[in-house]
Amino acid sequence: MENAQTRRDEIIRVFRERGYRITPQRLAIFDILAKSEGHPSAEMIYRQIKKDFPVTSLATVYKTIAAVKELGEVLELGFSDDSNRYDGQKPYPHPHLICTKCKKIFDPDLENLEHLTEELTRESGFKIVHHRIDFFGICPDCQG
Amino acid sequence: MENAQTRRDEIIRVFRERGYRITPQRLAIFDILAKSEGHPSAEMIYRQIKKDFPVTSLATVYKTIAAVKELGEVLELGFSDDSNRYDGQKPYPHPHLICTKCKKIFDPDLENLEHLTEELTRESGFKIVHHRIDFFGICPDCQG
DNA sequence: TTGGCTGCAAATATTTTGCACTGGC
DNA sequence: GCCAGTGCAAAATATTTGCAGCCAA
Repeated sequence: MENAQTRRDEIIRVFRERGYRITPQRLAIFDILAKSEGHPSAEMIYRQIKKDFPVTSLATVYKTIAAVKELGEVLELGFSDDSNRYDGQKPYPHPHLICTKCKKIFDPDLENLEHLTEELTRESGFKIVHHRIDFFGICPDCQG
Repeated sequence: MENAQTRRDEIIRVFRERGYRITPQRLAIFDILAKSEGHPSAEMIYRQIKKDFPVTSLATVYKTIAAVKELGEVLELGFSDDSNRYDGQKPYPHPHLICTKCKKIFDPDLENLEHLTEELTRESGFKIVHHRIDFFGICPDCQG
């Protein structure tokens, strides 16, 4: 969590660079995205922000996320049967480990992923641009 | 494609086994799912079926897909920003290779996937149940 | 000062559901 | 003949958009 502050500042920097305005609502969203504890959904970000800014709209949350996404500073994890989740701490593609019981999303380190991508490029002839890798299961805490 | 017939018969068998009725609409949907050429969406299946059964509803397509899914005979690939795609030929989780240009979806064979899952189970303590692995890129045909 | 940002409400898109009628078994 | 399956339309869900007023730069 020590780089949450750094991430927030980086997002602010990129926004300024593009001439986008910094508003209190946006700052609040940046804060949450920089931490991305548990990989929040737009709705979760909205509820979190309402604590400090009672008058805020979900539309603004979505619009801000869209802007952050456009600048490549957040990774969107879309789920067809649920709301999208966001990761503003590691805004680049990486594997996720999702507990289907408590809904928490974890970031495992997988050394073998590189081999997999290599194998794929070699055998398919595709020019791989990005990926989406999710493993679903029960986390240690929920196995009791 | 030689096992499309076999897949269709298997789906019919499972439906009968569960006491589900076999209707012309369902047979038409089974046919398309058994082939799953290009991994069709509900809408694509619907349009395909309309050729032979002009009076058919999209709701029936969705309801039938739901039933096939419930019986574990089709894999649903949900995309948050697009319609779901289906694979009734290989109804179990497997990696996909998606061309972002022509939208075709391929099924690569990846030997290293097993190692990845092992590594993950070992290091996370999760009980992995299923996965969703998509690689996005440009296919050989679209690279010209 | 001013045009981008906000909040509200309405629109969109995909999938699901309620219900009366129909047809598979 | 019975009741699951069908088609239609309306509902549900998540996200996007139009617009009038506001405020960051």
